[in-house]
Amino acid sequence: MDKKYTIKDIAKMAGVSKGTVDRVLHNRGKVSPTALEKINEVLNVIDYEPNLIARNLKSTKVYRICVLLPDPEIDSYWLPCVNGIQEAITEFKAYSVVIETHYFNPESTKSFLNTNENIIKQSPDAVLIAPLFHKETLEIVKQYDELNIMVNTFNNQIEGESIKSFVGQDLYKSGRVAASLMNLILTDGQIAIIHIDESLKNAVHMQEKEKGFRNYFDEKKISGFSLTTLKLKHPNVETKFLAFVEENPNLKGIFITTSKAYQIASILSSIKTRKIAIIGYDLVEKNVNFLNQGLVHFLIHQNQKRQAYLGVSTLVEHFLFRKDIPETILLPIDIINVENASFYVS
Amino acid sequence: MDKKYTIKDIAKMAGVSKGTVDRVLHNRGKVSPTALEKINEVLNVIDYEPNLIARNLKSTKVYRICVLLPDPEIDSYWLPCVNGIQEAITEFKAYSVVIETHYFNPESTKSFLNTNENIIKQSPDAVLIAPLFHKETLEIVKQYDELNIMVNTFNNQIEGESIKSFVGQDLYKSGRVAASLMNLILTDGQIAIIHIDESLKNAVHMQEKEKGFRNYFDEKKISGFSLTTLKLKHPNVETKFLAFVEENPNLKGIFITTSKAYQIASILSSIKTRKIAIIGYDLVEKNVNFLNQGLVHFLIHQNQKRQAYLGVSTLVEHFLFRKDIPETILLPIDIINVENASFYVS
DNA sequence: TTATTTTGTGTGTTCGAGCACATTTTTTGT
DNA sequence: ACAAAAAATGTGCTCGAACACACAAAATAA
Repeated sequence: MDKKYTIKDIAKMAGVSKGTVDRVLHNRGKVSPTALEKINEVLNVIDYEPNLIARNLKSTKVYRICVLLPDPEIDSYWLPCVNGIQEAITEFKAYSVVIETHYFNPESTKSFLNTNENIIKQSPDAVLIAPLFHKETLEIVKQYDELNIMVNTFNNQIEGESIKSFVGQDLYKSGRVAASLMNLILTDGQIAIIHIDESLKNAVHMQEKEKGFRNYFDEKKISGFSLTTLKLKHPNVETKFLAFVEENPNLKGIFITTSKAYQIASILSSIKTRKIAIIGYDLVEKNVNFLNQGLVHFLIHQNQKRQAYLGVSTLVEHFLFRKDIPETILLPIDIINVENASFYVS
Repeated sequence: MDKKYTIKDIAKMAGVSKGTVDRVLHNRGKVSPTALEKINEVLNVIDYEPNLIARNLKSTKVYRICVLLPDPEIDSYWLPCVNGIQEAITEFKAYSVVIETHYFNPESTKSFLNTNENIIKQSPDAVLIAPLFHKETLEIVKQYDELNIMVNTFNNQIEGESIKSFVGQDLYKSGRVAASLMNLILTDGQIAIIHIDESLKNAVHMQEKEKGFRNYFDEKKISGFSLTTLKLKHPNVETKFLAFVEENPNLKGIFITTSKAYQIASILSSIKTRKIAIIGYDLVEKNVNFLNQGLVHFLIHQNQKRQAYLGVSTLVEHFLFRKDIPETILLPIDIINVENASFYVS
């Protein structure tokens, strides 16, 4: 039978007191060889699993976890993360965990560093960081390491041996997925890879996607396509893009590496004469609207909500239930079109 | 501050004993209006959340949950479910829950009923059923209702007011998703909708998918396509299918409504002269192999593992944490091609 | 041999909710 | 007015792990 054994059971079986069993289990010394052997004998026979409930009941320690991400009011890309964090808060509200969210300005490394200082003042047990700035992240992680504060990262992967865990997506592969879909929609023609981002802070982010996208076409040796990269920045997006479309009459497809596909779709909707396929990222409302209108063909779902949720929950479960924190959690690259979109928006 | 209040705290604040507070919280009567008001006043001010850990520690009741599904040795479609159930067992092994799996022969209604009898003998607190047989399911659910045993269903949706909760996918919509992908691969020609199933027990299942698939083409008024339905049964699959391909030179695409796409792909791989697109269901190993070879274009992921996991975990969380059981959980219809498949196979 | 560490072992309390039971207060009946 | 019943309230124990502390049994020193 799958009876649950308690420390008391073990003590009785070994003919010692529960205190001695406890000392053996946590090897905090002061146990005679005789007692040790007797207890180990019992432990070898039965399958002891400590009751996590009782363990957590006793400990009065309140674990504090801080999440650091860009202010969703500045970049709405991060809005789903807030929901994911909220979900984790709700799930663990019954336990002695406090989860705090801190925002920084994604345009400012200074804001990033300042917010980190504030977090350190809270002396949390762990932090979950969206590491937008490479160099600054490595610096700050070193600080956390020295203070013995556990660090988890999400959204974009930062190289560095001090970074021990990450939740996110394989961006290179997501570029390849986009390419495979584009190759299905089109048979030939010019394809533009467009990076739209006011702050080019997540350049690596977008480059990885482009690499994957280009690599797919290179590897397959598919002829008939020509790929062009286009970088658009805030005030001139429309004028520059319209000029580009004008200059390239053979443009048949567009791959947008950020969540701003709706900007391009909106501009294109005014040019009824051209039929251009669009593939973008993220199920933000405006993107889904254009998906429903048929102007955007596919969206790749980055599932930020789940990223944030998993980032927090792995930390919480580490403290509460002593679970290991996985080195990398790669979320699937969800392919979204107008038919299945409704199941992903939450 | 976000201090966690205990019953004792409330008692002190309201000037009563913890017993009285307990009676108010669980409204088990015998409380004077005066005390009730005092306690409610306190409860309105503070935000009391009972400590689930302490609650579960006390209760010695062991909840028993039985899962009923077809024997995966007979139909390997169900293998991922076993993993999903195993995942739930691991997650909840620290709690006083026992999760038992029972198999039935999917070809035999008698086996289905017999296994249910066995489950009833175990007098579980809840069951999760894969309700393959419509009529028999309704009967058995009535029995469970009378015995006050909670019932949850997964995989295929059964109509009936006694069925209170379901975890699965919208099959009609998944047919539409398949159609939209087919419409992307092909521009015209004949498309076959193939049902392969030794036992035609899940006919409704497959019909829903076909309906969705056909509806997509009907609704869009796309000309140039002709749809044909083909039913193939075990010993004659190859001969009948080959004859069909022979007779229909314009056949360009095949939609297989079961997880047996690999059977068709395998037969087609011998006919090198014909280029026919295949869309099927489920990430079984053989299907993924043909996906990698480029013979299968898309697979729709039904995510049986997660279906089973969620089916069990909602029940467990209902008992342990008093969470509500959602009426229907519709999992997203994941679109899989060769580029993103690796992220979904577990 | 007796005093004094050192080492080993057992006992008892804590955590918070839940519930049985004891005790007090109020109400009802005569 | 007083007993008896009913209602209201408080007390105390339980669950299992963790750990402090008390105590006992050897080991060493004087």
